[in-house]
Amino acid sequence: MSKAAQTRQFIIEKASPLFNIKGYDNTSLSDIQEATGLTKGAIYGNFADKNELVIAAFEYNCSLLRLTIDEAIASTSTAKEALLACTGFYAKNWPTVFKKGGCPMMNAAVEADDHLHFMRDAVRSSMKRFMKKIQQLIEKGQANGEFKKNVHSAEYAALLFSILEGNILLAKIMNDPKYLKTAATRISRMIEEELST
Amino acid sequence: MSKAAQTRQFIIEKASPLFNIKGYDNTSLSDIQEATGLTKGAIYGNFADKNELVIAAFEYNCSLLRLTIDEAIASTSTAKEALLACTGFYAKNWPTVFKKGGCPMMNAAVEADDHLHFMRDAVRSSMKRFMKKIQQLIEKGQANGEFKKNVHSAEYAALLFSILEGNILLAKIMNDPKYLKTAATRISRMIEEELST
DNA sequence: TATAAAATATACCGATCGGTATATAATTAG
DNA sequence: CTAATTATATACCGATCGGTATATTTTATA
Repeated sequence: MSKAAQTRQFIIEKASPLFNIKGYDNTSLSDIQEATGLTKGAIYGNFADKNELVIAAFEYNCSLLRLTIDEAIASTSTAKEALLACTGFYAKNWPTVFKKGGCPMMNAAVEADDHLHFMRDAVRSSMKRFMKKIQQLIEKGQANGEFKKNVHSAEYAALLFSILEGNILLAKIMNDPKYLKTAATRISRMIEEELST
Repeated sequence: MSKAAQTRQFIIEKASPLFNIKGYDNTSLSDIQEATGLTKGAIYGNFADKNELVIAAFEYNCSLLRLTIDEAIASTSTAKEALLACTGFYAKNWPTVFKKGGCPMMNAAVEADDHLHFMRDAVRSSMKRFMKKIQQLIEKGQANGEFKKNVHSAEYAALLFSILEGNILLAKIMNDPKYLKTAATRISRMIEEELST
């Protein structure tokens, strides 16, 4: 990796938590200078403008989330366990996630809708990818006989995702993880009663 | 109402949709000047600072929402109908709500968590008030025998609220109301299978 | 090790932000 | 109708924003 590529990655890694905590718009170039110890020269030498860095940081935040969830899934054997690991991730890791600013997709979605329209597509893609992962876990269970086959996997994945996101919103603003426990309990129940054969 | 009080109200009414659509931080004083046709003199003569206007506008946005939902509830007779009217509001009025920037509580919550910390308490209060309304509808049904008494009304209200919010998030960023239909269907089912006697 | 090239730092730019002091206009009270 | 008061407009302020041109340093090459 070239020096520039290293610096680029370094900037992304230092800036991405800032963006998720303070907001993408509200995080300024000077914030990033402070967090990286670099100057504008280094930043603008590696990114055309702030928007490019915003997108890169958002993608990085999402990739970190995926990585952690994939790890949790990897240590499961059944589709049901995998689905629970995926949907229970936030409840289980709340203190960490909370400190890091919550769900990057939700945070970015609100800003993208408000005024950072250039990142809309990126947010949509990440959300779709996340839901697709849930969907595939459902379909895996349907294929191996764990889950009922009459459930619309994509629709059901979206439903689970939205329950998760809604409770993250509540848990974060109220600073109370009890909402995530409610979500986890609800999703467990849905898997048990509606999905499992 | 004095002239100043009229102007104050006028500013709130003109600024509040801007705040909900563009974001509270991203909406500038000059945006508000343009929307009201007034100058800074009139604005700062009626509000100590932008934060005070932000709070007032947020409260106004929430009060408008409550008003519309209360109307929908008023034309129902049973607790079940009222609950459906309340939770189905977004699905039913999506085009309007979407054009007005979506759910004011969610929008404000993300900004309050990010950097507009001064509006956190206001957002929390509004959310609690909204959930309380749902809770009371559940309790009304429990009192008159429509609903089972073994359901924890407050917890269940929070769950319904979070399902709603999660799907609003999805519907808005994806620009697709199908998610709200899913939410409405799901909530109907929950009322039917878990609440109704 | 000298030199070309790449990477980073520095100093600056115009635009816009929220906010304020003051002048002007509109309203109200005597 | 006039004077006092209230309400609004105007002109300005310092701070900060994202961004850029250029100088300097670091890195890689010969």
